Order: sequence, then structure tokens, then C-alpha cells
Amino acid sequence: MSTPGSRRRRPTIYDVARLAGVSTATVSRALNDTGQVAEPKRVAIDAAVEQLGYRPNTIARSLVTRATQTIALLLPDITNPFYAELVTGIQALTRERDYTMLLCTTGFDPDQEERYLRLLHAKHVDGALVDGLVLPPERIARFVEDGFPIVCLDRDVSSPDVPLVQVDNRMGARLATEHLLALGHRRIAHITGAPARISEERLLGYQGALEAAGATPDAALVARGDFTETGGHDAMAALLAAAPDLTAVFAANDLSAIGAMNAIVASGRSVPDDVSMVGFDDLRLARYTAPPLTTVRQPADEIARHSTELLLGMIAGRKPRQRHHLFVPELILRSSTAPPR
Amino acid sequence: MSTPGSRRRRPTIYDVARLAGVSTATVSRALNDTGQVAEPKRVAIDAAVEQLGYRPNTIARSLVTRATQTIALLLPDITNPFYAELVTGIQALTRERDYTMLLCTTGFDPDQEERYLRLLHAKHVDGALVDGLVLPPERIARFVEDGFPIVCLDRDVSSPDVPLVQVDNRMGARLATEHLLALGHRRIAHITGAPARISEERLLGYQGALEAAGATPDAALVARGDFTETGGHDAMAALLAAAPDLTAVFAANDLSAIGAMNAIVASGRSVPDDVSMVGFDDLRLARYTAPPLTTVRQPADEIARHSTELLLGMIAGRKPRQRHHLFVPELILRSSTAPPR
DNA sequence: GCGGTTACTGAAATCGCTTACAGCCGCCCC
DNA sequence: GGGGCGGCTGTAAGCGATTTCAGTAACCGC
Repeated sequence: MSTPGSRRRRPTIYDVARLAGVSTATVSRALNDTGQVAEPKRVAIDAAVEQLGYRPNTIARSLVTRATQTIALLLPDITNPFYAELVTGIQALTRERDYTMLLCTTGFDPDQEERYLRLLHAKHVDGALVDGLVLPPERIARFVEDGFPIVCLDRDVSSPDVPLVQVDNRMGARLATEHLLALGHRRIAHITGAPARISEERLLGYQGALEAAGATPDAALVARGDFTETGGHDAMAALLAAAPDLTAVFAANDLSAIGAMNAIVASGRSVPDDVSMVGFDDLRLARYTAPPLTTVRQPADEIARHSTELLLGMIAGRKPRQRHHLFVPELILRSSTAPPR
Repeated sequence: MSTPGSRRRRPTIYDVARLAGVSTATVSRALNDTGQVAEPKRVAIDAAVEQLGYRPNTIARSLVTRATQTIALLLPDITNPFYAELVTGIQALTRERDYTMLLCTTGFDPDQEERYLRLLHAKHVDGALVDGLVLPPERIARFVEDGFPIVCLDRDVSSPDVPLVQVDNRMGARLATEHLLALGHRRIAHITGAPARISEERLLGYQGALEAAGATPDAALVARGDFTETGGHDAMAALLAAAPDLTAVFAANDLSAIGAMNAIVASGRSVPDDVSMVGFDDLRLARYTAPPLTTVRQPADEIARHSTELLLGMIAGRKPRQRHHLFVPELILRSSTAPPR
């Protein structure tokens, strides 16, 4: 059926039409199940398709339908397993719905973000799911006004046409901090994430919990991380130098927590005997660290499905009925936290 | 410039041509820098583009050029940070070259693989990078014969037109096992990966090293994993039950090693005092586990760049000069290995 | 002044589909 | 017998770019 080497012209809908003895319009109708076509012709068409090995050229189709059956996903860093889990969920749903997913990693860089958005628009991608954007809202609005559906994760752009879905980051941070407080800790440090809205929210949650408990905030107890193991490690080393009396730390995500635990052990201390650690995300990995990590769970799968569903709905022309979709975080207790000595 | 709310028709090249007072041919030539166009017209065209906010429709362009400036990446599981690092490298290069990347995760499922390949072909993606394929070679050959460039990672399809790039998996496994042997271990277990060529290679390297050292192979010392922490954990638990006298284990990848270490600790043993562990991949994470993981490094970034470069070359019509591209693995010593007690 | 380049331009065909529109046929119902 | 309708079909006009081809004007060397 295929002639190796000789790169034949791919069969087009005209070839199918000719072979089946009908017009291209009929072939198109038969293949897409739009409009009626008599049974015998349908059979002839199927046979012709089979014989020629015909596959519709989706490019040509997209040119006329103005839809590409493709959505894009913009996220900061695929190397972070949390995002990878998100991708897995999104991909599962897009696959079900016969959509394809374009992945773009932006590294918290607004220029990258804008470049990609522009590109996606030019490529006529049907819509985008964007996570942790740092681009100013007004620059995003431009795309939305042009009729490009966007749903945001982890960052509100406060445009009525851009839904936001995320966990309640502030509540999650509060949960984590309150847990440490309840264990009796008073000198609780925080390792932040990369500069982005999500990091601010978690910092705010941490500070809120401390204030509510009447603990005195101490600038020496918060260090800048960047959501990676290395960032967490370095931040922890700095913290240990600046505030050696700390007894617990809440890291902005699990990866940072892992890096931080490594720094703690390297300093001769132990987790949780000398210092307790709580992370954020509940990566699959968190179960297997030594010690297993107490953390705040985000329902990655639900977030993925919900946001994708929302986007596909918008593409289909449905208006989302609410703009904010907040998932509730859950504290997962494992062995990296204990009362202070 | 933009009229919020009113979803205007997007300007086309005709609008630009009219506004600039030239033909569409000239606009096209000016924009793509193909053919000469007089300076004043060029200026007028640029002005018109600016004024209208014109962006070429890449779909229409692709229809005539038969190129989409898009490549696809098929891989088993994005949740594995090794693949994520690969993606990062590939994305960096494709971005430089003005290509976009479509991500497809296949979960070692041949049906998924074929479905995706078919889809990509229909979408006229320019080529694909496929990692760890399990689909039989002859089914892949069909796509290649149709003129669809493919480069394989971690799995040889032994077609003259499909280059293979990977680390020398067998050598890596040998390195790991020899290291344990050299430390004095004799009861060395192995946790395999998911059923795929790459797992076989690593198993073969492990067995080869044992044989060369005159150690007697023992079926009770190898357990099936699946490249995940959970798989590694479960395999280790089985191993500990079946062969409690083992003193070292070589896991097929870092994630399995992490899961396995967790199981070891859970059984009341310690790493590396009671059992030594070596992984494979050298994830960024491996530096931060407790204890830091001795592992075999694969140069993800080089593999990513090289394979992408190769694919883009093939798309541009260049024949790769060699079919096999083997990278050499490197043993990275950290603290998860020690002589047996 | 003339032939031959060279620089530049536009009309129109084309890529491979979808779809509006019009037409045809057969049937049913008055 | 005629009007109306529903089922099915084909013709042809797009979709928005690129590219071939033919042609004009300016310029150069002799």
C-alpha cells in the first residue's frame, strides 16, 4: 500500500471524491457527519478512504473552520513535579476531548510570556491555560479582547472575562503555620517562592497565622527561595546563620522543603527533632522523603480537570458562571514535624 | 487601537496591502524578507502592519508552505523529572529556532503512541522526537516512509532513516554495579524499570557486571519496578522479604531509588550502613535526598540539544551522518553507598 | 541609441478543506 | 395534477497566506 522511498503526494479529499464517484462536499459531509449522505455513497467513501490511506489535512480544515483543536498551556517550570502532575491531568482531559496541547515554559519571565501569547494567537490556538503569569493584567487583556479565551491558574488578572482557578493559597499557608504553632513552635521561619503572586499569598498566610497567634514577626525568619530544591537549600542555610534558634520552617513548596531539609541535616541538626519542616503541594515524592514530609495538599488533578473543562467550555462559547474557583487545601501530616524539644 | 468588546475581523494581508497601496505579493515579500522590495514601500508596509496590528495567520501560511514550525515530543511520563529536564532542553532549542513544541505523554502504551503519531501526521507537524517507544518498529516505519522525520531516544527501531540518541544504558548500569562490587558487596539487588527497551539494557548491564565479577546471579535479587517512587518502594519491600541478606541495590532510575530508600528505612535498616543504593539519571533532586544519592549521570541537556538539532536538520532536508549517537554516562559518588558492614 | 541586466511589482493560481446555495428527485396530500 | 417538502447532491466561493510568471522601469556598457 505504501511505496517506500517514493514520497508520493498525500491523497486529498479530491482523490477520495473521484475514487468514490461523488463530490468533495459529500465526502466532507460523510467524514464529519454533518448533513445527510445516502448509505451506498457512505460505503463507497469509506472504501476509498481506506484504499488511499486518506487522512484529512487539519491545516486546511482549520483555515476554514477557524479552530485548531489545540490549546496551549503556559507554566513557569515543567521540572517542578507539581506542574508536571497538572500537565498530566490536563493532557488526560484534552485527549478525551480530541484536543492537542501545546506546552510553553516561561520561567516567570514576562517577556517569554508575552512572546508565547503572541505566538499562540498567530497560530490560532483555540485558547490557553496560563499558570503563575507575572505579565501585567492589561497586557493580557489585549489578547482576551481579541477573542482569545484564557483561564488563569494561581494569579488573578481581575478581568471579568478571565476566570481564575487555584487552591486557596493563603488558607494553605495558614494551615501549615497553625500546625507548627499548635505543636508549640514559636520561632517559625518561612522560605518564600519565586517572585510571583502565589508566593505572596503563601507569605501572607504565614504572617497572618503568626499575627493571629500573637507571635512577633521577625524579618530574620523569612528567606527568599525560588521553588526549587537548590533555592530551598540556600535559603535554609541563610536562615540557619541568621536565626540559629529557629525550631520550625514552612517552605513555600515541597521542592524547597526538600532542599531545606538537606541543609538542616548538613548543619548537623535533624528533622524533626531539631527543626520541623512543612511543605506545600503534596507531591507524590513527599511520601518518600526522609523523613516523609508534612505538607499542604493541592488537588492537582481536580484543578487540572476543572480549569481545562472551563477553557473548553469558553472555546465552545459558554460563559463561565463564576469567575473564581477556589479549591480547599488540606494539611497532610507525616513525620517531618514534631513538638520542639 | 483595539476596540474592546467588538470582536473585529482580524486584519489580513489584503488589508495591509490596501492600506499600504501595494499588492499582497509585495507585503508577503517584505514581511518574510524574500525577494526585494523598495525602501519606501517597505516603510509603508511596516506602518500599515503597525496601524492595523496585523499578525500573519500561520495556518494559512502552513497550508501553502507545508510546514508548521512545530515539532512533537512523545514521552512516557512527564512526571518523571528526568523527562522534564529533557523537555526543558528541547524547548530551549526549539524556541531559539522559532519552533513550537507539542507535548504528548504516552505512558508506555503502544496504542497511545500510534494514536498520537497518526494525529501528528494529520496535523502536519514537521517532525517528532520520541522517547522510549514501545510500538513495534514496522508501525513506525510507515510514518517515516510517508516522509515524517522521527528521531528516537532510548529505543532503537533499526530503520536506516531513524537516528537513535541515548546514553549508553548498559555501560551506565555496569558502572553502577561495578562500583558496588568494588566496595565489596556481593548480594546486589536490582530494581527494574517499566517494560521497555531501556529497562532491559540496564538489567543487562547489571547482569553483565555481576557475571564478569564471577558473582552468581540470583533471580530473587531482581524485582520489577516501573520508574516511579511507588514502584521502587514496593519492589524494595518485596526484595527485602525475598532476600533479607542483600547489602546493596542498583535501581533503574533515581525515582525508584528514592522509593526504595524509603522502604529500607521503613524496614528498620539504614542507608548506606545496612544497604547501599545507587540510582540512575542524576536528577537535580539526587543531590538533596537523605542521604544524597550515588547515581549514574545522563547528560539530559546534551541529549536534548543533540536530538533536537538532529531532528531540525532532518526537517531541513539534511541526512544525519551517523545513525547512532551514544552519550557516555558518568558515575556520581555521593553518600548512599558504602562498604558492607 | 540599443540590447541586456537588474530591481521591483502585481495578477492570479494554489494549498486542501468546508459550506452556502441551488437544484433535483420522489413522495405525500389535497 | 400540482404544490410543498424532505432527502440528498454538486458547484463554486471562500479561508489567508505564498509564489510563479510576466512585465515595467531604470540603468549600464558600448
